[in-house]
Amino acid sequence: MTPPRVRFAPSPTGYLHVGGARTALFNWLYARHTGGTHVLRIEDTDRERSTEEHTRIILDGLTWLGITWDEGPYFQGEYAGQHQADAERLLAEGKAYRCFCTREELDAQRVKAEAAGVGFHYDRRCLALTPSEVEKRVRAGAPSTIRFIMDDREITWNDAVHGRISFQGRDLDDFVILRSDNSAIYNLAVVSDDIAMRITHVIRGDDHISNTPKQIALYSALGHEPPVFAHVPMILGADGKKLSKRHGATAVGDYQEQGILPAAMRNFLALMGWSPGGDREIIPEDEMIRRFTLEGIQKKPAVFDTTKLEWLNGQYLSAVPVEDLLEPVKRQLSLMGVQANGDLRPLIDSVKARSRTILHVAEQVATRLYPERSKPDAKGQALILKMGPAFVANLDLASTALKALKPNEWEPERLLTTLKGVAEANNLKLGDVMQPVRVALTGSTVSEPVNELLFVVGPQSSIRTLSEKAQHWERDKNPA
RNA sequence: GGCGCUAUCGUCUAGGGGACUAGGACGGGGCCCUCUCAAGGCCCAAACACGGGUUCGAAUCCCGUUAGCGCUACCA
Repeated sequence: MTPPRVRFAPSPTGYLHVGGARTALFNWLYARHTGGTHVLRIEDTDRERSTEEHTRIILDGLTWLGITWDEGPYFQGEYAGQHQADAERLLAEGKAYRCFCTREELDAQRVKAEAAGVGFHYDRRCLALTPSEVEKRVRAGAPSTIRFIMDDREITWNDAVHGRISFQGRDLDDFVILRSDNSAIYNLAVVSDDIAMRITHVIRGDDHISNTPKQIALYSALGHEPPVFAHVPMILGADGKKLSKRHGATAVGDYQEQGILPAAMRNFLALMGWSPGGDREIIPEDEMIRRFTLEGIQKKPAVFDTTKLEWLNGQYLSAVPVEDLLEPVKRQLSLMGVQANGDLRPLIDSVKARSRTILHVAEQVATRLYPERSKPDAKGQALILKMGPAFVANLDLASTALKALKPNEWEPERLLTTLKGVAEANNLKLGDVMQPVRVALTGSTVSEPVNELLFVVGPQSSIRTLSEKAQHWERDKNPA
């Protein structure tokens, strides 16, 4: 069997939607699993809405996700000649006809049909035109479209995800294939291109199911075997409606900005509507490729759950080597306007286990870089109030003990014993010493273990910040 | 309205006629660990839409109902 050829065919009329990204992912996975070819085709036939900017964003998004293509990007606009030739061939062979009905006439019929509560069907009035009449109108310069003749036969196919699907030809319209400006309508363009590109498997969204019988009819009229179709289910918002702008972030770029790792996004997207079977959740790329099949694709739509995405991202964050996080964190810091000199790796390492996104990591790194800038958050303030004078007193005790440490003694083990010593000597619970230090340094009641925190912040910065804050809070009796 | 697709915990899903007392994961609740929070470990609550068949036996197969979604353009 020859290796499959699949394609991802976005239209550059908007950003790379997560649904589109998942379709691309499935195409890519299928190509890699089977040793086939992944073709990228930009469907830019809608001149009104297509932009180069959108094309670039889509390409960037795919690249970010690690989805590659072996051929293309092709631009559908470049194949207009072939589309037109195919339409005219169908016309010449009597499988299509010229239609002179204007948009206004058609709209009027449609409105009338809807008012009557019946589905609109083109009434084929132009099919009745004699060849000489057609000739006459064309010569007179009357604009016309080309309509494809749908016959009444049943059209069925064996969908790779849904199984057998069938439509009755009589329920389908004689649809337009070529506009009056000689540009192709989507259904013709797709079929024409898929034939030209020798596509064997069409993996695309569920919303194309109703286009499929038309396309199969076109394949047959053009004398080609249709490809295998695999219609993957939609992605929905939390309210069960098709995922859209009002659900919040829907573009892949949004998640990149929110600090999601591409590997996590890819893993999450793969699990939306596909399952390898069994209990696997975190699936490395090579395993994903090895286990991917069209049969494993779910029939029902999936709700996009950002909470689970963030959990997954957190898992990747803890597993990924610090080196891989260095660049994204630096990028984020500069976006935040935070100067970051020196080796960030120890900081990232000490903070990443507690983070769900790169954004969290960067924020915490910034705090450790400049602890003096931190302000107590709500829980930090609550702690200050609760402890009262003990807060500053304990801070002083810790501060004094830490100052006595020699520079070479500033390491996690020694820091821990020092603080434990402070607690014991003053008959305090360890937490009563640790928490004020933590809040002074980070503003938060949550962080890595305090001895590690002190270690990564370093002696000068720690001690300076501790005494500054102690003084500040001493003077200002109501710091919260 | 017509046509089509779909239906397992709140969410993502496992399940392919007996292995189902329906499994896992997120989220929720509890406990352990602990200087805090994550992580990790243990435990709890939580689902086969409904009605008919077929069968000795149905979450699994068939039919219907209901609900949701999609399409119904000289958009893609």
